[in-house]
Amino acid sequence: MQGAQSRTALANLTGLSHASMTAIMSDLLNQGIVSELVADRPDGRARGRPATFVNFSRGAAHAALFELDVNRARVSLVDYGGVLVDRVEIQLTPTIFAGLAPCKFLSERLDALLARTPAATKTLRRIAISVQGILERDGRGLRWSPIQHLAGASFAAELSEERNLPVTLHKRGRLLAEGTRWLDPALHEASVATVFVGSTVAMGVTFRGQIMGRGDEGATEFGHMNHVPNGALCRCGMRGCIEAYAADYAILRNAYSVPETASPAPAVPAQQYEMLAQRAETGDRSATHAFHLAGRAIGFGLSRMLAIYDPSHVLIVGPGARALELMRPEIDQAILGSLVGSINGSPQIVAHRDETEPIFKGLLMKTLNDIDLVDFAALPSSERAGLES
Amino acid sequence: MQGAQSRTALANLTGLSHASMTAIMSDLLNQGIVSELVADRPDGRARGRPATFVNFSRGAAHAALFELDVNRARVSLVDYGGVLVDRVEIQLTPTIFAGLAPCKFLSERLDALLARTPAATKTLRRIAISVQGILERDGRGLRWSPIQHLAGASFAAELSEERNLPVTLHKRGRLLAEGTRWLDPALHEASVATVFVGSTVAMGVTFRGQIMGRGDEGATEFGHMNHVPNGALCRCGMRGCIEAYAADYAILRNAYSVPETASPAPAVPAQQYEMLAQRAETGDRSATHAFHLAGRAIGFGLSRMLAIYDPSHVLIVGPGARALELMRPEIDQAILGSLVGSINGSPQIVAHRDETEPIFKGLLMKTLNDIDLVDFAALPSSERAGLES
DNA sequence: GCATTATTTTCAATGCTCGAAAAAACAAGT
DNA sequence: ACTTGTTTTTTCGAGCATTGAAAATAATGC
Repeated sequence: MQGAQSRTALANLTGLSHASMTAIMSDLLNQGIVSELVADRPDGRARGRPATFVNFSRGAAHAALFELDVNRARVSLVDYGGVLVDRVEIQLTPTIFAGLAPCKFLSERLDALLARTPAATKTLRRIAISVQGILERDGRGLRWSPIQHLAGASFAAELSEERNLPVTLHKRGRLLAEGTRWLDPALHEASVATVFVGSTVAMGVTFRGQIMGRGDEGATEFGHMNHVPNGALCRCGMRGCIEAYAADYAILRNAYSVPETASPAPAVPAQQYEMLAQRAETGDRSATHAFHLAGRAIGFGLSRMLAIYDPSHVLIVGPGARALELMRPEIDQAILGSLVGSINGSPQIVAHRDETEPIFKGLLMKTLNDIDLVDFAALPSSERAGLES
Repeated sequence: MQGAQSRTALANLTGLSHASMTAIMSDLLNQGIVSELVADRPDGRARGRPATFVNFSRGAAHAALFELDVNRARVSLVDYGGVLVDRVEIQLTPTIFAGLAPCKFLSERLDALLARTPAATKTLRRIAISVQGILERDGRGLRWSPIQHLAGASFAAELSEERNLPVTLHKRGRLLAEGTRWLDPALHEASVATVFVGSTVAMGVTFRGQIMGRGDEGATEFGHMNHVPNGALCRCGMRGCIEAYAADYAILRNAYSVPETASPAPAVPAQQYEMLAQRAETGDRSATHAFHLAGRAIGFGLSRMLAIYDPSHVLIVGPGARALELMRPEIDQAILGSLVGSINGSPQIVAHRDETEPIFKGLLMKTLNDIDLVDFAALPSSERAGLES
């Protein structure tokens, strides 16, 4: 659901009767979870009783959303209506968490935000953090992360203790899947594999609108699926991962014919990646070759995934989406060389430039949903039927 | 649920109250779907009112279950209680369906069974067929199959027309997953990857008790996941599939140093496979090597699957289960060489010798469930709550 | 002011589920 | 034979979400 809707529209949307909708909404109104507003009707129809829209009460709750990336952090304050209230963006250096406890870093940013919007302090209900890496089985800690000095520290638990608020950790790949689900209505109930290609390679998958993936994490380790046994050295320390051929550092390495066993660069500037893509587009042999190797790794990875899971859509997001056309021939070739690819054909693979939007949207929707299901869970279940979908 | 249960036991099992159970059961009794029988109490407790067990009425329906394999066909007549009434087994030659329409073959076997149990003719409600290969998206046809001359023929539709009964096609890998779920109570709600290794390589997966896999099929194409680009020739015509290294014909090919681009043998006798395993166990170098190559292929396949899906159990079934120990070192090595393997460790991989049992059990349970959900679906939904789990 | 139109609410009925109490069916002790 | 204890099963009244149909509401168009 997005934005304000009339009760009638909600009834059609959820399949419930008008009678039920009235009952549910009057409950939610009493609880202050939703509020009414007069509808302005932009459409021609002006006859009949005007609809009164209901929407989530923006002030009912707030959430702080952290997006931690290899070279960037972003903190957003959002309200229960899903509206972005305030946002701060910080460049990160690879060594930042060596000298600064992650919990402290997060706490200070949060204070800065709350200082600018004091009203949100009382209604702040949740803190959610997007991270890259492998989460603990219980989702409370981080086992491994490409963000240096971040894994191991139990910053989520510490922050939760300090603020006396629930703090949740989310794998970025999962949010990618959650976000694309919400951003494009056509994908909301589809089976989608969303592949991030950039500083890392990650994938989130949905099956008929449900987030899937390794266990509870709800994401895959696609970037660290083996591509070539004993192959190129990956940032994770293993060899032959897809990421070690398709991430920005791998393309850099291959474009300059650095041995593939050389240590990966800790971070690759965006303009350098862009320059390599341009060189490849203008025919530079070694740059082209690097992108071909990347396409081949992604293609075989997708082909292997297709043996297990059959998405209706494949989305490539992130900086690598810009270079999809450079990689596409190799991707297609790898997929068509497999049984399922040859029989069912290659799935539609489309690029979607901006990756920050789906990650933020995913984090937002997941967190609002958590507020509904966990924090407001005292209500009987039926009253939540209208909130979903 | 298995077999007869008292109402009290069912109430505990389903979480419903005794009152609801009485209401539901009296409905089902009236409809003739379940029947009562006096309980013999083998346990010590002899006090109190004796329980009257309820069970599915065996005579309420019958189903014919076909299991089609590369070299064998099996037809079973089962009743609504899940009891095997009659069974016929037929050896198949690779050319049988070249001269005989599959529909005719199935029809004649079914007539033979019904002639011996005429009472089942009236109550026969469903025909279900287990096949190997790739189904059409709608599940009504077969796009490709290792069983020669079977794909393409719309025998399921023809048989359905002829008998005026629903005929369903099931991918064998899916039934494998369904069957293991039912055979071991510990696996019923677990996340399991069941891998068949034998004349082909196939895999069915469950996630928390739900059958998963490529779309509706509910099975994977694990055997045709690429292992080595441009590698050994597979029966499917592609190159480098896992099956082309780990199926019986591949082991035969590698053990005798036949070039891996040589055409796969159409069928490998069981005793020849057994002999190769014995030779490997007694130290024969080329036989050992062949099983090592197979283990490596399966290991990398599992490692790649683990990047996407995270089962709590991995079961190896079929003839290849007998040779698991020959392959295990290579499997473990491949898994531990990946990021998830190194962090989470290798999942428990266990062998389960007999594969016919899970396939039959899966076909049986799926078909009985279809009878409940489709054929008996006129009943209000709540009456079916007790039948599940 | 009155007909028309669309949204929202009211109201009585339905259907599923439950807890508590009662009934049923048997074993064991007296 | 009768009572007591135990366990299963049924009955009964109540609760609750949901529904369809009808009524109420709030606008526009004439």
